[in-house]
Amino acid sequence: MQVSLQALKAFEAAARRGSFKLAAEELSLTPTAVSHHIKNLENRLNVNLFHRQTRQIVLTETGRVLAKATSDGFRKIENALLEVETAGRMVRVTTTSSLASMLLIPAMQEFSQTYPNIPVEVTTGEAVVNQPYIIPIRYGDSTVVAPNDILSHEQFDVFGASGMKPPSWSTEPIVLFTTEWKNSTLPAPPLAAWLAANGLDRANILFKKFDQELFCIQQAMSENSLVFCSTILTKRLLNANLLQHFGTLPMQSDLCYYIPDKPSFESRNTHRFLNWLTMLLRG
Amino acid sequence: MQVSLQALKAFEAAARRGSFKLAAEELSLTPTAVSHHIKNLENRLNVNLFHRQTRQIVLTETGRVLAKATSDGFRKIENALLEVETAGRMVRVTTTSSLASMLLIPAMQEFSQTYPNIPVEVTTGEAVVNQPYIIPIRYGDSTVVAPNDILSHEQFDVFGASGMKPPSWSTEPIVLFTTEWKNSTLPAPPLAAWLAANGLDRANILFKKFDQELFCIQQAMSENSLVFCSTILTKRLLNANLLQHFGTLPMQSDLCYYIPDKPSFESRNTHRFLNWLTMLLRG
DNA sequence: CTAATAGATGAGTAAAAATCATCTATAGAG
DNA sequence: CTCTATAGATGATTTTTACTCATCTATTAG
Repeated sequence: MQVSLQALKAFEAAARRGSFKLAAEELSLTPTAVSHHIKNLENRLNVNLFHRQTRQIVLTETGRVLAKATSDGFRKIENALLEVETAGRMVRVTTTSSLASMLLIPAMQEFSQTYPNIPVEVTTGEAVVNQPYIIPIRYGDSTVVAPNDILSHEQFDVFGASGMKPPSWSTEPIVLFTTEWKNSTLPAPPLAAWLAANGLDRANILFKKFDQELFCIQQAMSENSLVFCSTILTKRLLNANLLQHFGTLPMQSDLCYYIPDKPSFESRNTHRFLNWLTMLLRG
Repeated sequence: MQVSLQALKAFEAAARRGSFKLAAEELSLTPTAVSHHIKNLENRLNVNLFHRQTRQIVLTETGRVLAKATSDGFRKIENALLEVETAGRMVRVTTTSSLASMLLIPAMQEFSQTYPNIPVEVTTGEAVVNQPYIIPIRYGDSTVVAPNDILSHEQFDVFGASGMKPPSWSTEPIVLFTTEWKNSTLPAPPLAAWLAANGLDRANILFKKFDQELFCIQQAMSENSLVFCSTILTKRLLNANLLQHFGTLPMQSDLCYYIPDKPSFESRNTHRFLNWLTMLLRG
């Protein structure tokens, strides 16, 4: 079919607006351009698409048929373009409340300084999961997740509220906050391995549990006690001297942050974000 | 959206064919042009649409979304274009078997000589009625039909087989074929009015009836007798000396040929055909 | 009767799309 | 393991298309 798509676009607008002038405005063209386009179209198709009345145009039957199809067709294409364009422009990410509040949201201003033109939307909670183009950063079992999907493997260690004196692991009873996931398929934090690696006994440790690391950390800070949690979450609090580390050995875990079907996120801004995020989690 | 429709067309073809080369062939372009288009598109949308592997391209997730929408959208538009284009190129007409066989089909070669590039399809019978873009030439009541839809008002008269001697209306019994429509809403041929206008008496006329004028004419010719029918149908037979006229006065009827919603047929070839047809019926 | 408006038309210009020549990477043939 | 053929990428150039400007027409509103 040797008809120009631009001409069809002009026709579609003119049909919809009922005026070459308005169509021209909509398309940022002169009415002359629209007039030419529609004349070409009519000559190519050998059919009149509009009845020309003075200062107004009225679709012919045939014009109406074509207008319906072009309107529907272009709308379909434009909706997809809008979707893809939004996906290409914005980065939308959802993750656990712990990662979001302890690391991602606080670090976002650094990302925005590097890429001021990439809008990022961070959400937590289940509601947004599986919406298209939203990047889910999940916390999971690295032995189960596809290697390409993994952002970082997590280490665990013990941290204490700032100002508390180093714990005497053997002499007095110690309170330690640890996490017990609601989701039982998730590997447990490597507490036993960490104790063994640091030559410690669980005998005089009082364990207190929450189902989110975030709460453990917050509680330890407010009760001036200790927390066993993944090292990445404490990074900023350590830097800010709101938490301290007592020289214990960190323990590698089976837990990791990952993005399901990570290679399927194709937007360039998403790539930039994920590169930055990987550095953030690993570095 | 500042993306070129041509680029989308190229993308659509490339996505569908899975190759820039094949897309280029399909669009009568060079692969270079397709490559440029898709690069532009990807840059504008800020998203990769294809994974480039050696000598082959694979749609990304996002590419797949866009490919679906563009394919559907362009297909919709192209189907309508094809329909409109066919309607603009061909003239398709359906009418009564009498008009078709006695006048329209025999006259078609004259039309085709004048307009050798306009293909015309003439059909009769109910099957094709109301298909889109088929022009129905109907025979109906001129007092009911919209004036703009009327092609010609019909006169009726008596004609005889060639070679028969002029009838002696009063002395001997005469056989006259007349039409009695199956469709009772149609005005009857103005037989009584014609008899009155010609000062004749129906007493010694033997009326034989068919439901189509075509059969009346054929029967009169084969039985060497008379037929009372619309004048337009006999025009060609008179010219060919296969029928003769005995100087009787024609009688105007309420019957007319018309096209329902005639102004809605907008194709230029249809206009040419209808102008010609109107001359044919009236002249 | 005049001014203003929507559109039509033809000529000239600007912008886009297409090509050409040249490269790259690699799969398959020998 | 080289050599050739192939799909695509890239940059410069040309061709084609789309757009605008100036001018015109036919009406309608004032």
